[in-house]
Amino acid sequence: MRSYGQYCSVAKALDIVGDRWTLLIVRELLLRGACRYTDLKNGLPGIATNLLADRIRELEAAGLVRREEAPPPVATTLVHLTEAGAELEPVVKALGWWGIRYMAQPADTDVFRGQWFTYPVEFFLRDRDPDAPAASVELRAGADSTVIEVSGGEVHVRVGSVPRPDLVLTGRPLLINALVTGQLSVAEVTALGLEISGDASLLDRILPDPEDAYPNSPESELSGARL
Amino acid sequence: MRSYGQYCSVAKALDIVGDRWTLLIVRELLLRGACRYTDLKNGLPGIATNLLADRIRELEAAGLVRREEAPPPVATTLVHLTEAGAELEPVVKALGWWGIRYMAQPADTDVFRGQWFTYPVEFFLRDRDPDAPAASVELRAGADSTVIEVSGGEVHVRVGSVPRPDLVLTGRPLLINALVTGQLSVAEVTALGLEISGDASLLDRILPDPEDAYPNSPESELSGARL
DNA sequence: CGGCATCCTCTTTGATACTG
DNA sequence: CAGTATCAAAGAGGATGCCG
Repeated sequence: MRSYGQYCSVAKALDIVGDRWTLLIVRELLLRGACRYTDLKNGLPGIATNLLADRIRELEAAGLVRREEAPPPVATTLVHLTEAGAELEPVVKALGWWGIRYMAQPADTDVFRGQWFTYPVEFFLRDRDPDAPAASVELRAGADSTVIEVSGGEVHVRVGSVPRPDLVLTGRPLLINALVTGQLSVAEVTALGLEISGDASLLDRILPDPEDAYPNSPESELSGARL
Repeated sequence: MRSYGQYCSVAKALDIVGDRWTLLIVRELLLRGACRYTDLKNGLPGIATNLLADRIRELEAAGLVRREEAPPPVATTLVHLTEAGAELEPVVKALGWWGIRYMAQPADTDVFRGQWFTYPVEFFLRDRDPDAPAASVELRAGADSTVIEVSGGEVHVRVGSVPRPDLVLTGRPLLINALVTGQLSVAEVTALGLEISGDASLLDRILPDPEDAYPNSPESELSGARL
């Protein structure tokens, strides 16, 4: 990227990470940890392969990622964030928080990946019953599934699945997102087609209080979307 | 900007503000408040005029800024952030914080504007003596000057000057920045040519403790730069 | 001046095909 | 799996001109 040529730390930051796709690569590495080239490509639908290769090189040159040969059983090169790269998390989170307002109107051509539930879950879900037994929730949207582990007052997210989840939500990402962020109630998302199977009372434990819910977005806006 | 087409709030945010120059326009409006077209152009050295006009239009269409006819004596149209636009402040601040690491190695062609001292000052300076009388510090670097008002435990920054400042720092932006962020001591910046006139004891009141200082950047790195 | 619009050139991106 | 090669289209940068 051409430098802005300004002696300002915001401009300097954008000199490094302001290129198209760059912060999304960092997002993937933050959400998924070390990634193969192919993992990144899958997590960044729409990127041209040459551009991904370019960006990884640039990030490496800037000291934000490193490539390392993984030992067997992986036996391939993994890209992972350096400390400087990981320190971009507040930037990516701030963008993710600000962008929630746009999640109510997805484009019909938008694609989805399971790891993208991570920030909504981190931002909004809480374990309000720390003494209750550990529990797991599986989110199934599109081809991917995401696991939320609730235990001892903490909530953790990861991609993948779990043998016997206590609760499974299956359906459109938009509905899962609206439920997690508190924009729609359990009754509303159910009416709109979200399938809830298992221990639904777990939702009372983790869903945000009304005052912590994200404002805005009437049901009418949400029902027209494809996702 | 072409949409990333991803149902992820980070990607959605970058769909709106990920274009080149866009976040720097928001930075200027955050730092300076409502701006005329010319103010923005001056605060964004290097931007092409057509691009600035385009970006303002795009920001307006996205609902992040509004244009309003200012009453006399200004008598021109002012661009200011809407609430949604102002909510980008955490994003800009996170970038500004992350980018401080690059302030120790300015490019020889970098330009500077006084309002860009705002975030370093906000991040690092404190009023450690709230009961002391109000005081003002003027920073003079290049053509611009910036005022720091210290009073009642609070520190505020603005562009402009003040009739009789208690303390004036005059010299290279890099040295003022290094002093403010705690990367160099008063003795070091003085040796490197920063002029300090007035009540130097004010610095003890506002400069960060060593444990709050920004790490890194030996004096040797800083002395070679032009700015 | 302030606030743009136009024209032209150069760079970056996106889409696709191909390779070790 | 992990890229490179190619090429058309879009976007950015710079100069200049126009208008109240």
